[in-house]
Formats: sequence, C-alpha cells, structure tokens
Amino acid sequence: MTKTRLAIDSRSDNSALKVVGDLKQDILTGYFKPGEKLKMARLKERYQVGVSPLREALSQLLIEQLVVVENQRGFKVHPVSREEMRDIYATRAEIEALCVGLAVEKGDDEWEAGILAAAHTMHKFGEMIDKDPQEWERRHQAFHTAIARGCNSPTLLQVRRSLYEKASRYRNLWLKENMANSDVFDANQKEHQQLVDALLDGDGDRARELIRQHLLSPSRALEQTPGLEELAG
Amino acid sequence: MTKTRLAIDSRSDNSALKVVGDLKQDILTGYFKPGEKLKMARLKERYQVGVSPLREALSQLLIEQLVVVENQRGFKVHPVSREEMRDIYATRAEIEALCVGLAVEKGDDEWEAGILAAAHTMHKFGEMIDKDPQEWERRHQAFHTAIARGCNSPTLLQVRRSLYEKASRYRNLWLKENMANSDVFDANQKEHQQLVDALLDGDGDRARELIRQHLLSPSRALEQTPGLEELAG
DNA sequence: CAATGAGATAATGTCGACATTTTATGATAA
DNA sequence: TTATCATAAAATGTCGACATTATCTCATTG
Repeated sequence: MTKTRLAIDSRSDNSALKVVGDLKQDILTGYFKPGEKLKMARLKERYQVGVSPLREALSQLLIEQLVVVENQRGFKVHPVSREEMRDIYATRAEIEALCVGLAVEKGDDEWEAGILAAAHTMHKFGEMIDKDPQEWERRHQAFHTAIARGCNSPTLLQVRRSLYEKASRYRNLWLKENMANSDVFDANQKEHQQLVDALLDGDGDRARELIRQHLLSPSRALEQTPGLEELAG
Repeated sequence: MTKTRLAIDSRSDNSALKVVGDLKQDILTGYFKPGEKLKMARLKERYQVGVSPLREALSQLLIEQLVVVENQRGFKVHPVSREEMRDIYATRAEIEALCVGLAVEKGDDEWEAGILAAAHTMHKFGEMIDKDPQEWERRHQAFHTAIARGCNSPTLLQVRRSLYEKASRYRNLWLKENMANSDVFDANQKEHQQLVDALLDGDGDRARELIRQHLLSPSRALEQTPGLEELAG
C-alpha cells in the first residue's frame, strides 16, 4: 500500500529528501525538543515512511549537527547550551562580516540592485510583522542573503547558510515573541538602512562592523534569557 | 554469517561510521575518481556491508559535498572543476586567516606552546618528506591546526576542517609529487617560520596576510595544472 | 544506413523480518 | 525496606527480497 503510493505520484523524489526537509523544520522550530530521543516508531508514524529513508535523513542531519547518535541507543536531537549558542552566533557574525567585506570588493551593479529590491520588499512588510512573523523573517533573511551573495563564493555561502540554520534553532526556541518588541525592531530597521548606505558607498570596513554588531545583538538578548537547562533535557 | 560477524567483535561501532571514514578516504585519495558512479554492488564488495549502512554513509558524504545523488540513478563522486577548486581554496584562505586573527587575540600560553611543539615535530621530519609524504602532510596539518585552535571556536574549527578535507581532495589528485619539489618546499618552511614569528609577536595583521598567501600558493600551482577535464569524466 | 522502439538486463529505493542490545519489570534476599 | 539480579519488553541496526526505474541490446523500419 505504502509501496504503491510511491508509484502513484510518479514524480516523487527520493523519499529521504522530503523527510530531511520536514524533519529539519521540526527540529529547528522546536517540535522536537533539544535532547529529545527520536524513536523510530514515532518518526515512522509522523512521516509515513519506513526506517531506511529515516536513517538516511537522520544521517544527513547528523553531519549538520542537528542530531546526535549513540552507538546502539538511537538518535537524539542535538542538545543546546549557552556555550554553543555563543559560539554559533559569534562565528556567524564573523562569517557574515567576511561575506560583506568580499561583497563590497566584488559586488557589481546587479548585486546593488538586488539589495535595494530586497530592502524594499522587507520594508513594505514592516507593519505586518505582528501578523505573520514567519513571512517577515523570510524577507529579512532574503535581504541579508542578497547582500552576502555579492561575495560570489558558493562555498562560503553554503557555510553561511549552515550557520544560519543552526542559529535559527536558538532564535525559534526563545525569541518567538521578543521580535515583536517595537524598540528593538525600530533599531533593527535603522541598522539596516545604515548598512545599505555603507554598502552603496563602498565602505567595506564600516559595513563589516555594522553587520557584526547587527548579528551579535540577538545573541546578547538570548544570553540573558533564563530557562535554558529545562529545554536542554 | 556476515550477520554473526558483528556479534563476534562485540566492540564494533555502528557499521555506517566505519564505512564513512573508509569511503571518505577512498574519495579524497582518488581511489574513486571524480564523477565516477558508485555502484552498490561494488561498494558492498569492497566494504563488506549491506546496502543500508552504505546508503547511510553516502547520505553523510552527501551533505559534505563529496558525493552527489540523482533521483533514481544512484550516487556519484562529486565532480571537480577549476572553478570549485578556486572557490574552495579562496574560502579556505579567508577562513584560516579568520582563525589566525582570532587566535592572536584570544590565544594563551598553552596555545603558543602547542605551536612550538607542532613546529618542532614538523621540522624534524623535513628530510623525510620524500620517504613518507603522507606522514609529513599529517604533521604539516597538525602544525596549522595547532595555530587555528587558538580561536577557541568549535563551530569555526569544524568549518575549517570541512574545507580542509575538500581541498585535500584536489591536492591529492594533482599535487602528489609536486610537493617533493625542493624549491617550493624550502619556501614553505620559510613561510612557516615567518608565521610563527608573527604569531608570537602578537602581530595579527601580518599573520593573517602570511597565512592567506601561504594557503593560496598551492591554488596557483593547481591553476596551471592541465588535465583536469579528463579526471572530471 | 541511421533512427526508433520493444524487450531484456541491471541497478536503485523501500519495506518487512530477524538478531542483538538496551531498558523496564518484578521477584528474591539481606 | 532496599538492593541485586534474572526475566520480559522494547528498540536499534542490518540484511535479503521485491517493486520500480533506468540502461543496454538489437531487430525493425523509413
């Protein structure tokens, strides 16, 4: 029955690939808590596939450090810690600064145009942030990605994406409503404008410093958030 | 029979983990050529395991970009290209410079001692480079790792390791004997000494520039190497 | 003679089953 | 009552088998 289902929608991809996306989403959004045991029975139930695709998907998330495995004791969601949070955000800030610096050097007109377009798309959604925070986060990310893309290095951009995903896990766990704070939001918007100005002026040093501070501020906010150890269980 | 073999050596790890290491080595050293199709029958034969552990191992290498997968057409070794080689080496140079800069800021006495120890171990093997190039490469890598470790960031160091592995693939493919060239070797040793001096002086800017050039020179050598497209097939 | 297509061959992707190991349960003894 | 150990229950890791899909062979046709 399940076997024939694959035959019916013949355009279906590799089963594991779909599971990777869904499972990653479930971990990043916190549906599966940090440190939680991932029992095969439950995963089979949730994603409607056998163990083989599940183990393949989990193996991929293993390299991305979203799950951990113990020899004969199955898979667990990668635990969280303040230390790791600090490290991820600090590294992310450095990598993003690197991308920005290279982008200022190498970026062309198309790159600048992409930044302005993404900034426009993001600003237009400013008031809707309370209504659909997820869509705003998407546009926010698109804005920063448009900037970083100018470094023109697929390898570096992939490192950047991986770090973004790891960080978004921490963001989703604690910052769900803090984003709605209008003070920090206004400050964010101002920082974005300053960043765009520096980029179009070709001031790489200033842009690097701006982006570094921009990415470090949520880390400082998370630093003071209590209740980490409970989630880490 | 194969099933009971796992029971005999009871300390055996997860089967896939062993395969990941061996398979990665075989790809990095060029036993499996870039673009080559990885047929399950052959892999089963070589590593003496079933398809399930193999697919798990391949899934992990998939994220590390050492293999690629096409929907119903199985796995292939990730192809090589001059463009990717340039990108990997350039990114690696920037990341290593970042590690070095942070290490100069944060490094303590133990860090400095580790560098001197690794430098000694490497220099003592200088004349043996023709006899056992692989051992020299290990010590060379240990030297640079001792330096980078000072950045004190597990996340960043893991990015660094991943890039090193990708780059070592290109190095193994074309630079097997070029390393034995004594001119470039002497220049390398001199660069190492300059780097150590800059590090112990706490001159981060100079150290960053030195390491950047140090890592970019093999890329320039590989740039002029012909015969890439044949291997890419 | 080249191109097309049908049948045969081979390879992939998935599931169910089985052995092994871990974890939970409960009975016995000090 | 509590600690220890044997037994039961559950969960993991691996393999063989099967359906599906891709690739190869080769005869037929325009």
